[in-house]
Amino acid sequence: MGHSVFALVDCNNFYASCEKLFRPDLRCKPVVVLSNNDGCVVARSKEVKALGIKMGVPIFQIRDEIEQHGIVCFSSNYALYADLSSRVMSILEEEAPRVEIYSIDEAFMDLTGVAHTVDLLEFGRKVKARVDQHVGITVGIGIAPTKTLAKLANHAAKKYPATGQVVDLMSPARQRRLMALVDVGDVWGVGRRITEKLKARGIHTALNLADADPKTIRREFSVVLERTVQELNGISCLELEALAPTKKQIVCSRSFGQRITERSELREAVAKYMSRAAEKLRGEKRLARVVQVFVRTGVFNSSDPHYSGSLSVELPNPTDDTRDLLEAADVLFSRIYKAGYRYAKAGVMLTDFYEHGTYQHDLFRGSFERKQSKELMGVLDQINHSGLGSVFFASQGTSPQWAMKREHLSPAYTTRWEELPVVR
DNA sequence: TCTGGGGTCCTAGGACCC
DNA sequence: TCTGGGGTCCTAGGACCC
Repeated sequence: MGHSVFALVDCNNFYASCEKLFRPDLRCKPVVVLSNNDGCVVARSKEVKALGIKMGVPIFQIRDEIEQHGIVCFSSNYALYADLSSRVMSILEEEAPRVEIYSIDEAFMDLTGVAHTVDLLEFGRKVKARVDQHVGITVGIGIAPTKTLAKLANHAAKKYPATGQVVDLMSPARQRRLMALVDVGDVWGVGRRITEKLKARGIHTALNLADADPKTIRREFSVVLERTVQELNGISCLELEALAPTKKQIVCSRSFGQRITERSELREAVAKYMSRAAEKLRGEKRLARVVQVFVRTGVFNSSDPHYSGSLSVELPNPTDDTRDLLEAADVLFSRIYKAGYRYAKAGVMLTDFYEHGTYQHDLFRGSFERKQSKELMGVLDQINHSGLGSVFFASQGTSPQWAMKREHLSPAYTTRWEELPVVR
């Protein structure tokens, strides 16, 4: 309590930087990474940001800019990003006793214990240099007494090159000076809607928000925003969570490469997502009791008739067996499917999780657990993770027409032997 | 023609109970 | 016509994050 110190480490333009890492020829070239199906821009190199291309824009809207500026496009290569991320994170874990991996490209470090033994700015510079040297990814670092202020410090580290991308924001006077320059919408936890409401009340900067009355904010907004106000004032409300909390839900959903009109194809897609969700569930070492399936048409094209169907079911007993889950998903699917629509997306969700061995089986229905379920699922996961091949259920189909579009995929430089980069 | 995916937390309102 | 007070649990929806 009292004197926490957090560092927020954030990789610059992470996905775009990962792609550039293995393509030195692209060093100063504009690069974007696209979402699944090559739909929207999800990461931009600094050259692309400078061109004013916004995050999340559909690729078809910027065809001209791509052509004109020679922007290089990549499909998302998640395996590559995850691998480089874990390399960055292991370095951070060597440098601090406790690290919270907040997302694929961000982590909070707990510097509470070391703060009085080292110079924080120097410490930050050292961490940055180590990541740069060992992984080749550039990071920005913000250091402050609360997570929200550390985020703000990180924001400043990126915005002002003179900082060398490391900012120590422990001093309250510096906090106030910076907050006066930051738009309230750039504060962590303040999204578009709340920004609008705040500005209507005359709160325009982070400093305005810090100086607002917490009780009023709670009444007119929420306890969440009240916490933000406290955090901006150096009162730490958000703890560092070094142990990843177990998931409460698992979602697998995808937009299709092309619209689906065939029932059998849509059914295969649902089965495929269900199998993936079951794998994730076993990875979490949990059993799920509630299964949900949804299908829907596109939401952007208004000329096609819209339909969105979703249904969930509570299983008699929690399970992690792909066969049980597929069975449930199929029943739900047949109840929500309607012929005659052009489907754009489908997905499944698992919720209501239990640990193995803690669930009290229904006395009257008894335990229907399949024989050797654990063994079969174990072998299934093992084969699929070995890289030797893949085993799956027939209901998923073998040559989906609905597979994702990934026309600009980079090689798996770090995760497949055949695709290792070669230095000549 | 073409617009991502996967999470969390909070709140309001309804159902139900005593 | 007028019709209490308090609690729990669940769900849907909204807001946010990366």
